[in-house]
Amino acid sequence: MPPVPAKSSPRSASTAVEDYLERILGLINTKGYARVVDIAGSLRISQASVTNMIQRLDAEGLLKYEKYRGLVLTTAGETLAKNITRRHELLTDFLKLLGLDAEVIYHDVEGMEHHISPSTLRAIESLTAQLQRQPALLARVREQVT
Amino acid sequence: MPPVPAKSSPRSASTAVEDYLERILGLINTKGYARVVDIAGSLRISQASVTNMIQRLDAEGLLKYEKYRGLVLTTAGETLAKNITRRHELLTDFLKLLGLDAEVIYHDVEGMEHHISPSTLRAIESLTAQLQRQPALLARVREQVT
DNA sequence: CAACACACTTAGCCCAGGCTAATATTGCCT
DNA sequence: AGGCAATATTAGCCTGGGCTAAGTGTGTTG
Ligand SMILES: [Mn+2]
Ligand SMILES: [Mn+2]
Ligand SMILES: [Mn+2]
Ligand SMILES: [Mn+2]
Repeated sequence: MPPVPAKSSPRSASTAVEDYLERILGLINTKGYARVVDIAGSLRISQASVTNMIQRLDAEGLLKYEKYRGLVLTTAGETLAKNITRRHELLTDFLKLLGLDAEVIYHDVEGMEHHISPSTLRAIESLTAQLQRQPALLARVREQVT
Repeated sequence: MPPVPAKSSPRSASTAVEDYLERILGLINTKGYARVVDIAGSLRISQASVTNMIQRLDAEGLLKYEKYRGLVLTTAGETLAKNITRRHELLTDFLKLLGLDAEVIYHDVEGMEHHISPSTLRAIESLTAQLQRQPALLARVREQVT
């Protein structure tokens, strides 16, 4: 058991930031916009906290915000948002294949998605594709799970 | 995209608590004991922070601590420690199968391990066993990854 | 048995990311 | 236009989990 590696550069975005961006993009894609009240309701966080975070994301250049008016993602913000969304979707597809319960999948994915490196993502992506051709193998897995 | 589910009961242990317990058990298993200075060095955290956390874990009944003397895990603490260790090992085995780099595996596992429900654990366990019988499939996955 | 190094604890601080209560702005409806 | 409900912001607070600096124990060794 080697020691934890020295922590490198502060890593891209915190899990909170990723969760906000993911929600904001989701809201924009389904309603056309993302207001403070929508984000708060959707994330089950107080409006005050959302306002706070939005101002931070604006300061960090991930979105453009005009007080009382609304927000749009910047290119940087949209890139991050699409990125976390991909991780979420891919993990969900993978766990669905294993026959897990939807609530369990959601819970686990919402946590795991923040810790998947690009190469791990590619590996699971590839594995998912391969597994789709293996119904017998999947059946055996699902049997164990239930 | 449904809203985040209402947060249920505060869930067992925080990721920090799990990481401490995992390390403590690891140290006990390899050196026979876990002192503040060992935990701090191994986790790359200051001794002061370790003392602090250890006192919390004592208060929560996860270990018994005597100031300046040492600590032992309680049954509850040992159970949690073995549990997180199992998740760590299983995830590591799984990702190894996919041909990922050891550092990447360590990094990702260290984060993901805190977000794996029991049923997801069983599913990945079963999948890992099945995949071991599928060298051709694994070869195709590894090809994509590298 | 004294002194010193090392281990440990305490005190006081910081930041992320939540919260509530109070206040401000908007926009719609009469 | 004026008023009201909904929305948003600000102020002030809290907890978890880090940190450093300063002080306290302990055990080895001359
Ligand atoms: Mn998430
Ligand atoms: Mn997600
Ligand atoms: Mn961990
Ligand atoms: Mn671990």
